[in-house]
Amino acid sequence: MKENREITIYDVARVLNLSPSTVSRALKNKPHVSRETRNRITEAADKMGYRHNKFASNLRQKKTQTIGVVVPRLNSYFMAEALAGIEKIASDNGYSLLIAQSQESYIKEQLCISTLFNSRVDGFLVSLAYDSSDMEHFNILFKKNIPVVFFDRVKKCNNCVNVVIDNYRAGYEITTHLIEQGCKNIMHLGGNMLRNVYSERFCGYKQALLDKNLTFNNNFLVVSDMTSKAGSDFARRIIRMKQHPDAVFTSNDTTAVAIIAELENAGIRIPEDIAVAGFNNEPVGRFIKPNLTTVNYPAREMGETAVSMLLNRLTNSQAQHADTVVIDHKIIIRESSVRKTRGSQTTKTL
Amino acid sequence: MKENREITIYDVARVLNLSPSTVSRALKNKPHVSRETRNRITEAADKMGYRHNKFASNLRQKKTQTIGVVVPRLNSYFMAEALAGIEKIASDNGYSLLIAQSQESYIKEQLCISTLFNSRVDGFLVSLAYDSSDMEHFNILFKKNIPVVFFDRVKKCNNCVNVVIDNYRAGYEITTHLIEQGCKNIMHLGGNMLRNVYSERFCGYKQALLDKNLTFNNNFLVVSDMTSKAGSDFARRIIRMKQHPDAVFTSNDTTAVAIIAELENAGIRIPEDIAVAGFNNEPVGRFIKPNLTTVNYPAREMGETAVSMLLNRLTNSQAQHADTVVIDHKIIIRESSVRKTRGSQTTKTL
DNA sequence: TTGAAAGCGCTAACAA
DNA sequence: TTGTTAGCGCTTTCAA
Repeated sequence: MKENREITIYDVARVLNLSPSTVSRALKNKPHVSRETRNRITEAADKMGYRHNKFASNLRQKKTQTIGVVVPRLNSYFMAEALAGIEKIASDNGYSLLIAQSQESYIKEQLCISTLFNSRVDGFLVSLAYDSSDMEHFNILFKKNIPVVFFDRVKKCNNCVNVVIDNYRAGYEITTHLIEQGCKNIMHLGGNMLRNVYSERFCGYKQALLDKNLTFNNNFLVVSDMTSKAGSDFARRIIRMKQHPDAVFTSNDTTAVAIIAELENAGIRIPEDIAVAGFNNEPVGRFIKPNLTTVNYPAREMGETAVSMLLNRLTNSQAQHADTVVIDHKIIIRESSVRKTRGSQTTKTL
Repeated sequence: MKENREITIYDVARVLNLSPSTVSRALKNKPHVSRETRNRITEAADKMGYRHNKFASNLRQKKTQTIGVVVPRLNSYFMAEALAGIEKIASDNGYSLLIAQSQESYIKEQLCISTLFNSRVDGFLVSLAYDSSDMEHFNILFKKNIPVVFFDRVKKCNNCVNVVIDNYRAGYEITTHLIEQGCKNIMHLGGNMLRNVYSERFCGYKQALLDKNLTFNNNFLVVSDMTSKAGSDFARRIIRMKQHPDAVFTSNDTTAVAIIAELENAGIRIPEDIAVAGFNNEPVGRFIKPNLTTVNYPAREMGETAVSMLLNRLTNSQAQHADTVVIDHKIIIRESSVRKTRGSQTTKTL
């Protein structure tokens, strides 16, 4: 079957003895077209199988009504939720989404940015890759004044908006909670400290220790890639320790769940021997035993906020814009961190 | 800050005293440009901040190097995995992804299709909405000979490819497993029977019962929207029953997990009182207690296969194409369905 | 190897 | 209210 030639507004115009401009106006619901002509046009267009050509239109208008989204990975609970929110709001506002994943790689991230840049997306929504060290690949965007909103994994930079939660406070609060449960040797599993989410959670954790007059020991911090495997490895490392910690705060739930499974496997009781707290509030935390103490990370809301900020900037470029939006978080205390016998357990030798 | 005018190949050409065509050829790595000119051009383009204009190019070539993806929801484990696979392969092959979600609604699905159609995507990857009843909205695509590959939630139609697992067999096998564990009254929680995934799993389940000379009772089937809440509701319904079933086979893990939680909450033991089997092999199933028996649903692989089929068709439109690709599934037997005392338990009154 | 020129389909400024 | 016209930036055919 041959692809038949596409119908254009010229074809419609010719059939109706009108000019292309009138047809364009009618089809775009612009004013200055009589009701009758408009009806004739839409009807004929329909009948003839006309379809709008977005490229020609984009080319002409130098706008694409498209947002470029660059994220480290598509397959995480957080990102799936955030994207769902982003897509909803974008499409409600007549925007399409071009989505690319950097696969946690700086190099790939540069590539994604440049591809979407060439695709002339109107604006960018970005969560940084695991190891993105500098921001130079964004300069082409800044130079052309293309708005960029970062969310989740952000970095401050000129004239772009960050959407985050207060990771520092969240880390501080959840660590304080562990301390209040009587824990004194609290280890932390984190990710690359280049990333705000990991470094701030860590700083909050550390400060909480200091504020309660607990010493922070460098051995308490383990940096990993925060995969399920990293969680298991971390747990095995604990199991091998002569003196194991009495609590663990880890920067995501994926690792938290793996840690719990591995520790219990080794006969360590949670939370009696080791209390565990995660981060993100993924659904799995509600279903495992013991239920996981964690921090609610409003994924969908962050996505929605980020895209709203972007749209606002796109449609209303004069307006004053906040440079950082902080969304509320919430500590969710469940079984995995609540000591039945308060304050009685401390360090213990396996 | 004003947006400065974009640099075009004309600008580059003027500066170098060349013609736009030569510049175009050089930038696109086409033949018939001397090495020296090519170098001069790429260098100048770089220096001048030239960026390729995809629209102009698309307009001219009538190709977009873009794939349209229409899925019911972005925020599910399955879809996140599938999309990750799709994006990877697409971008490796120089294709971009325009992604839209139908939000499980037929109406919205029609809208998505038509928007992406106007965006002139080269081909479509589609998983159908929960309640999509007919396929008429795809006719515009078929008419223009735009290739469509369905995955997961599919429907047979002319000249388009389906990527699935053998849902019937999977349902059959897992039900047989439950029967072999001594279960005789097996209830099924399913989704809209318009969707292949739900109807086929159900049919497999039913046939397994019949083949083992167990009667299928209409009350055994409950149709729901397969959310976590639907799982809880279903469990509560069981709890209220005079004579509760001795097993449950449900068509996804989200509901399975909710069912287990709710049943255990009511003092029902899993699997001793009621065995539970889910579908999809989501990570949560490995971490809950008891571990969840389920069917491995190769999400990423399905996505990868679907996009590969599409790319193959896009680049090689003459070739013969399979109309259905069936990916291997696997029953994963875990604690939630394994009776310690084989065959001894049957129906039981609460 | 390079250039000239037409045209992809649409929109917007201006004219009628 | 409708029409004329130019041009968005690129690619490609044909000619040099």
